[in-house]
Amino acid sequence: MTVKYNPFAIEEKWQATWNAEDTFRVSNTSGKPKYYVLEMFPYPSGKLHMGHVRNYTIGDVLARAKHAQGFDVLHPMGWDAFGMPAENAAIKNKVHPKKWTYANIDNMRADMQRFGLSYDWSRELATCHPKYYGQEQALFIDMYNKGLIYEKESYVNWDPVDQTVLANEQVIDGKGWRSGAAVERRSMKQWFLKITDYADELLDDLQQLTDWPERVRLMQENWIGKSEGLTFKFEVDGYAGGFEVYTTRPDTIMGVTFCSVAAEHPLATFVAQKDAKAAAFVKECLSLGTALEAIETAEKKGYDTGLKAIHPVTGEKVPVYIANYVLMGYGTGAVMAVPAHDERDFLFAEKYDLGIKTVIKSNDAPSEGPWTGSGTLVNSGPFDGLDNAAAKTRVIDWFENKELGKRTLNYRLRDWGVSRQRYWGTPIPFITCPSCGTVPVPKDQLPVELPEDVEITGSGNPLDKHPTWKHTDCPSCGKAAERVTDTMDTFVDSSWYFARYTDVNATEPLNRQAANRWLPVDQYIGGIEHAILHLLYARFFTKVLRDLGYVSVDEPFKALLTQGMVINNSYQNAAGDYINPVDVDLKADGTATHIKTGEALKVNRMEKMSKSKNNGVDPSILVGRYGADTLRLFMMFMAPPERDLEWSDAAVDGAWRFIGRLWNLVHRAPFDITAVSAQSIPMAALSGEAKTLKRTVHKTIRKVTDDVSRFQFNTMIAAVMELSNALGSVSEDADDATKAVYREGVEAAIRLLNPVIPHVTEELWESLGHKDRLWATSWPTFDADSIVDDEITLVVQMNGKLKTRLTVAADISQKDAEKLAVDALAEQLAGLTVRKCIVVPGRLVNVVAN
RNA sequence: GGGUGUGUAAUCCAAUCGGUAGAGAUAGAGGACUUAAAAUCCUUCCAGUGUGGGUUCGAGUCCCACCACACCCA
Repeated sequence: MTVKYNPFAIEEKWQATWNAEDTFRVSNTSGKPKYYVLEMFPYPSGKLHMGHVRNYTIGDVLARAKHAQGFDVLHPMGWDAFGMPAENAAIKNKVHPKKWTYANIDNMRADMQRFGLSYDWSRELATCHPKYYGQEQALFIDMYNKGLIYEKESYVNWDPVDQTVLANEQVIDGKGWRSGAAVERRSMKQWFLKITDYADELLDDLQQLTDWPERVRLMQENWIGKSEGLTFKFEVDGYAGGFEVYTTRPDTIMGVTFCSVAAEHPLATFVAQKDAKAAAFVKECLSLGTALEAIETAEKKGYDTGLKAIHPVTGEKVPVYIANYVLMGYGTGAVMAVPAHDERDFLFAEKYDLGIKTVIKSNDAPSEGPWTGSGTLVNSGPFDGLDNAAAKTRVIDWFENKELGKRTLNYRLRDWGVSRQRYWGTPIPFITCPSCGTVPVPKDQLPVELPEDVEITGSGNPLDKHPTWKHTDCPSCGKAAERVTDTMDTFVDSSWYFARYTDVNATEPLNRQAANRWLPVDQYIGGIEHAILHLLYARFFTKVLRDLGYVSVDEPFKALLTQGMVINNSYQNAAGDYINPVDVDLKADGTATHIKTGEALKVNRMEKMSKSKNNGVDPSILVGRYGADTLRLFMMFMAPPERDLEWSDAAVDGAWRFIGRLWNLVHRAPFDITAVSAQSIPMAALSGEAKTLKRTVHKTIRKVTDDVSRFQFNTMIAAVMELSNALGSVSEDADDATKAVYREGVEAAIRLLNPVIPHVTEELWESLGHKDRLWATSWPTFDADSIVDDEITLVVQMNGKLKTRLTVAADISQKDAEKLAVDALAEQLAGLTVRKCIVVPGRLVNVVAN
């Protein structure tokens, strides 16, 4: 038997078999315990990249291992298929978003299938399919009926040339990405989801998520940003009604030297009506767009309105500015400014030469600049001498007693604006009627389907421009009415897909029975970049689904694994062009040349594989060269899942070589392995080489089982490599017992690695003469008898320093161990007094002497 | 500026409860096989754990400070 390892034939054979035998289909009814493994579904960009492969391989190893361990495993895959790239492709290449998207899905599905991923493809879903988004619309109406959805005027980036709303990432340097026209902030009616109703629960339930990375929970906590503060009013001379402010630093109230309002604030509008300069400044602020990043990095600017606000405690009059850094959407759109104790206020005050009044004194405070730390109140009239933490409460109490203000819980989290003025998304299922107002589309008329005959030009809203689509009749009065032409944020689509997998054909949003059988997801796996928005929205939707009676769980994802990035060097030629790693010859000394031209290349540091750096390695090229198993093994072996993975061609070769060695353990065994009995021989009947080998086999099973449960796939593979090295030293003249243990060991290695390299292990299993499928066999177990050592190495230390090692019986008593150690150190202990001996059973003796 | 994480051999990584610093791999060196090379196999080399303190019989592991890098927030 000297068949050569040919991954391509083997992988094709088993993928076809799994397909034909419908191996990975899982039913919704079974007596076995359930386990739901989910990898974040991809946007169908058309090509699988290395990051995807890593993500899906981690999930697949887990899914296959859990299946072997006796679980009914739900392991689905689908497509986050709505979104801008399809429309951009339509503009650029005149291809319909639907056609483009489905072609991409077909490509990527084929790519995935070449990796042998154990998905139940009967549960595949695409968010752009009416079967999916129709149910999303039904859910949307449910939420509306529960009072969780409302319409509100809100600001958007408006491109005046293309007459279209732009996403923040489409605004480049304040200009539209396509037209180049200066973008304006414009108010429009938008749809919002009341996620803030769930802010407290979203915050509190983070406590339950003990199997989530701490940093993700922290990020969510900060994002929700719950704070306690004070809301109060400034009266203004010559402006009726004054304005409200919210502050988290009521302790600095006496340090207020001016106030600032947002450009959209009514006070700003009021001033701008009579003051042309103010109007111009407001316009300038609005031209910043809505991107937070742009607002925060822009130079802080203000305009003195000439109005004076009256300090509620001192009665002092302070100037009121319109400022570009105050946001209408946060708090009340107006802030009190305390330059002595706030970074931004300080810069602003310096620029416009405004007063700075220190009210908190600390020994640590620097002599220059604002002090934002803790300290004692000074110059604060009735509050002087208080510690600033205590002062917060006292100031709030003071305001409440005088009925001048109130204690307010504030959240950084805002309601979720879901309106998008574009084509390729889920249509918001509402109708606007001149007499009835906004009315939901009756559920029996769902889905509200996207029209196919649209022209995507990048100008205007395609649904709004469509000649007939929006014209319909009002479901309540029957008169002519118009459909809402907004579509939903694609984050809505990905906020409940994990629940839909449990029954993709349900005629309601969810099949309650199926959803409750499978949810929550036991292990969710994806990139850290979704740590905030996607995961928060999915948690929000789960709570809403619960309150609508669809599911009974509070949280969607029991455990979360955030995998690291796949990183690689990038290479540049003298002209500065990035050269793809496939065209680079990287030498052992770290220098690189272009394979075709021989030109020397600059080697840049390791960073995330990306289009812009052209440092991505195309997985399909690698599969074509080595097969899927090698690539899977490499990815699992090179780094633990949560760490970044450095690409290395040499290490891919190493993975290939190991599979070759494993192959040879069967096909070039020192004797005919198929002639050896597969019967396991008890430890007591073994001696010498066979006994030692059997111990290694069973210790490996124990270690691998433990490593898999900890997601330590790299050390799990190392353990099997160690076993394989041990098996490799068995010679052809071994006795029968050793031969039998050899076979036992080879089978263990194959079975333990099956989740990682499923094709080749299934093939080897068959080569060994097994008629069943390795997929259908259960996970190997170790027997306790077989891992007991006869002898151990006892480390002897003197005063904590290693002196010698002794080989002793494994069951040596503490007393005997101590005695042996002291005897072994006799020479060195001469003239010293032994103070004490510390014995760690089975490991070491430390003799303390002086 | 704040928070989180990482830092161990030439390189990627192990060391699970504070107890022998090395499991595994890559690269290098030497050898076997070969006319030769590739492939394969065997042997071998390589660190006191970012820096400085502390706790302890004993610290890669715990504590404090600092440095570098990464990510998140501002």
